Amino acid sequence: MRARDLNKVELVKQKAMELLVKIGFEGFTMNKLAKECKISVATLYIYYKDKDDLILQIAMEEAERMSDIMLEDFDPEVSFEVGLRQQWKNRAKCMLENPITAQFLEQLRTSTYQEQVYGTIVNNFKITLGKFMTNAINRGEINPMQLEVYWSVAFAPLYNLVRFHFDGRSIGGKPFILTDKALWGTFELVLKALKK
Amino acid sequence: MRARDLNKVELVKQKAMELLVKIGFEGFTMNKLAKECKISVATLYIYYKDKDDLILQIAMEEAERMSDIMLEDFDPEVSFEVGLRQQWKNRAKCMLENPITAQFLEQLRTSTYQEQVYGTIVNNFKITLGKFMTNAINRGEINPMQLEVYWSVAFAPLYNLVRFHFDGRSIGGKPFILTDKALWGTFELVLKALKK
DNA sequence: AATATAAATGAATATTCATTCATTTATATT
DNA sequence: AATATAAATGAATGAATATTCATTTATATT
Repeated sequence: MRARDLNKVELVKQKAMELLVKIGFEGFTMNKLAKECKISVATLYIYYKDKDDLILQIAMEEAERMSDIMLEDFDPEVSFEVGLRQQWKNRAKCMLENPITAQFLEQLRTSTYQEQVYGTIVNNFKITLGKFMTNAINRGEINPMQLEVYWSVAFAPLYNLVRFHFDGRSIGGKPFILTDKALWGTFELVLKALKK
Repeated sequence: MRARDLNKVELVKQKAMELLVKIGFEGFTMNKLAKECKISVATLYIYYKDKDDLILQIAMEEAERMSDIMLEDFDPEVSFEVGLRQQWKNRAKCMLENPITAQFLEQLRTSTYQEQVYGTIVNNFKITLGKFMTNAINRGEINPMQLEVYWSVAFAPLYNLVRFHFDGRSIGGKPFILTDKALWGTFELVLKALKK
């Protein structure tokens, strides 16, 4: 029995995400992916049933991996400020250390694959974060508000900074680099918005 | 001379955006678009040079139209709070009244078309907003910070709420509707974050 | 070392898709 | 009303693209 080459499987996954981020869904094909990996297209069909399956499986695995990283060292029982700071730390680290995956998952959000990925995997993630927020409200650390409002104020600025960082191109002319100073400066603003 | 049917041209534009939002770049084809419009594919090639041209032209027109709406009644010389409030009003109205266009333009952001659209059209928009922010800093209404930080805190929460609204699916189980209460409640939080 | 088994492949195949073409149709101008 | 002109069309055409297949290759097990 010949064993499947796990390095090759991993290569396919990496190159698939890279290619999708680089040329978008509108340009992505199985043949291009095979060429990029320097393997036969047929091999892709040993690993995956078809193109949809390839994209979906990779998306699921990566979404799960990323949400695990984002929950590392996170305890929904800690104080609001400590917990939120930990979340910013985890999420920034996670996205900056996994730029391709982060951009790939971002891209999925406006595709037909979104539903299946976000519907299943990200649930545990949502539950933990929901508990954290409910705690903060019950303890009177923040004012009661809808989860969506909270989420939008607490995290959207972070995701947006990361996007600026990846895009390179920014509002002014010069490329934007997300420094620790900018990241934690923004965090303080967000904290000010949410704390009573 | 037979005149071009302008209703048909408009129909093509609408259906193109609808279809792209519905089935993503990965599923969008010229034949599907023609069928959706109940016209011949060949007609599409009278209006547009090719598929890329179709997507790009529609994107450019809509991006310009939307950014005009967002600058209506906006004066970069007014106070920070008044100006920011006006921006939230304009942008929320614009996106909620043009849901398809808003989602279509959002989708472009992670495609290869992004660069051309955002590079050219949105410039005037950026200049006006840049001036507004510089004014606010010079007057001492907000602390000096990078444009990207400012933008991320000032607007990312709004865009995120709108996205929740469009997605229907939210963090909890029940669909999220962006009410005036949620919108302006969030605005107050953002204001608190940015004001000295 | 021989065997069996699945991996991996290069070259098809079949399908989908973008684009074109030969005609027909509508209408503005005369 | 006749003419000219571009719009609009249905049916191709050819190029991409997804997927399969007949072989070959590597390796775990015997």
